[in-house]
Amino acid sequence: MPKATVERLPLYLQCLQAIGDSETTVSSDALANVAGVNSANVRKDLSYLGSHGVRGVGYDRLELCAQLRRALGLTDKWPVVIVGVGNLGSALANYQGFDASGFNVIGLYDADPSKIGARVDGQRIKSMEDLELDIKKHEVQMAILTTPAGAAQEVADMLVSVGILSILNFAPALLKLPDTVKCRQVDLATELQILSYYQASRPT
Amino acid sequence: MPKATVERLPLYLQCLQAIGDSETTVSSDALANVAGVNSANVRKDLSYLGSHGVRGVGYDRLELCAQLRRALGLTDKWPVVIVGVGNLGSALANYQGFDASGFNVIGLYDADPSKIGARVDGQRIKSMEDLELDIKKHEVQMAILTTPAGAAQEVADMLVSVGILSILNFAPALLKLPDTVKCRQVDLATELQILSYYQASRPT
DNA sequence: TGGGCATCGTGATTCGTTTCACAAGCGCAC
DNA sequence: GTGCGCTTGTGAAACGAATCACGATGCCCA
Repeated sequence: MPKATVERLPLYLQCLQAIGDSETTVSSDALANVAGVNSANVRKDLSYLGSHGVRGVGYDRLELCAQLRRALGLTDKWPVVIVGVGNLGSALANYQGFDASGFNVIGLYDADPSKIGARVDGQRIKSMEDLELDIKKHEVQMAILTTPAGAAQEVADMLVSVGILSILNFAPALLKLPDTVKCRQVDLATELQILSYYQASRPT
Repeated sequence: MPKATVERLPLYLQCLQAIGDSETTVSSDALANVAGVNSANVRKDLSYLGSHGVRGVGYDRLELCAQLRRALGLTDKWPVVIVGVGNLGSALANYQGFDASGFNVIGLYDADPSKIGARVDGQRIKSMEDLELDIKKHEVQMAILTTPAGAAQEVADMLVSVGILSILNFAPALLKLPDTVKCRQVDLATELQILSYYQASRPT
């Protein structure tokens, strides 16, 4: 499946949920409008799912949701860990959408001894030693990294060494990882700078 | 300038800062290695800056930084507002990198009266009325949206109506905006779901 | 039961981006 | 000075993705 398609599937899922119960069926055109893409593009994307829409009618909303979830590997909940419970880590820990999205935060971890034991959204912050043990015990494969930039590489190395295979990195640092590990980078400064470019190059 | 190039410029800037003072000059190859892209790609990207590297030597590190900043429109600091001071908004308000990246948070705003007046990272949380006034007064063009999903569209409409032209949206909601307004979406669930796809489709 | 309408699925085309490959240019050493 | 090694800048080729265009197909209603 093309990379570009994979990156749109979550969008479709979100759009379908936004459309809600009112419609039992959705056309590629309707979905395209909500998602802001071309309808042929939607159809091509969905065709990778082996999805069978009905000509003249569209796609069954619920079935399409199910197919998207299946394609994205969201049939079971993925256990994830959050490493680094600063402001951002706390914010993510409080995020209520994990469950609905197919994930389950099994623990929060921090290197700072003074934070350990504190509670965030009902979960007790645990130590880095616990992190290693928990990852192995629960066979966790996905981690969210919200440490300071300086600590990110070191923590990432440790995560990889105990079996983590996917990292969502919020630390403003470029991680050097083995290419068996998939990483996605979310960077506030980068996003703002991209906006800045378009802002600056507006025809005034 | 190609979209793909624009989205890499901040990355180069970050890499150059990571390389630090040790080197006065950088080759496209060195930069490519750190950034994780092809060196021909780096050269082509930089050629859009009208940059003049020196054959046999490379690019002057500081000059290249300056050129990148100029191209990205980071010569002056952009004033930005943060709207919605929940966990995520607070986290962003505490982010120390704004200054270095070329931005200046001029205010934090929330619709919840009980939050108004509280301080986050030294800034007083202000009301939505103040938000409108401040945007007009300081001619703010960029906003960071960290409200709950339900309020995002309404707030965005207001922002647009008072002159905001770029929105960085962290709310898990798809904004309907006039196409004069540039928006970038950052969505935790989406990112995790993309990772989930690759995780699920690994050859076990 | 048949005709018309709506919509899908997909080959062909276009577009944008990445990569390759190499000539041109600069600097250093001898 | 002259030659050699390194690195840029860029045309050409390869690749991947978006869009177009249309045949195929199912549904609804007369």
